[in-house]
Amino acid sequence: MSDNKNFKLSEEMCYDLADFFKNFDDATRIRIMYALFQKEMCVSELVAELDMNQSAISHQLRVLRQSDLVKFRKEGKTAVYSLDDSHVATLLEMGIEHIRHKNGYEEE
Amino acid sequence: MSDNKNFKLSEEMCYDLADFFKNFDDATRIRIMYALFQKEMCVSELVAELDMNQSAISHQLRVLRQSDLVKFRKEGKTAVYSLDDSHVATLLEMGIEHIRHKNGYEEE
DNA sequence: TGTTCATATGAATATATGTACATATATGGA
DNA sequence: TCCATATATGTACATATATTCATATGAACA
Repeated sequence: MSDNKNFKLSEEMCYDLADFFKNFDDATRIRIMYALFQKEMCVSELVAELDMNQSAISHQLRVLRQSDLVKFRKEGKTAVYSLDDSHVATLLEMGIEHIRHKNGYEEE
Repeated sequence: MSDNKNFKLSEEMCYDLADFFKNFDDATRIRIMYALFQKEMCVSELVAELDMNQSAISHQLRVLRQSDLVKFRKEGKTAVYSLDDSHVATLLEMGIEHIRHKNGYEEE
């Protein structure tokens, strides 16, 4: 697209794009994706890592699943989640890059 | 970050990241950014292009301005807006790439 | 100065959504 | 079978937010 300013972006596609980016508009979901970027984790590990209600985590995992951003496999009673999109890290990076300049995180 | 899984993402930073991505979670804002990606436009041009209420456009432009995603200059009575972030196009591209596979836009 | 045009903004409203609580489902073991 | 553990899900509620309407601001010009 950066090579082709005539690329057509339909209105329907804009709604789908917005839905996709909704996955990243919440700090909890970002923390989940970041945690899974480090290593795959089961739900209770995420609950401990983020120090949040198990129900809240499960609800957010469902959101991410429905957008195919995370996948999981069952291992006995536990569900092991991992990232399911190679772009996630790059997207987060670009966001970080942007707010670096704006919010001043360079000093750390 | 994709090279360094030990990169530390603080909780505060996650909130800032979420705030940044909120800019992309709405179809109107995506349409505005996409329009400005083609060429700079004044508010009334955007109103015509998106066929939306002038107030709605102005409100969304303010949101995008506050995140430094668009900039504008005054020319007499009109305000000419343009993109103010080199990552916008790439971010949209990656979103498109993702939903291409998921929602099936490849046939166009 | 008064009028028109372009844009911005405050308030109100409707809708979307994140979280907690309660409960359901499913697996493994005694 | 009974119980404990892990996870999922329906509901309710509080909060966030996109849009519209009304109005304000400010520039150009008669």
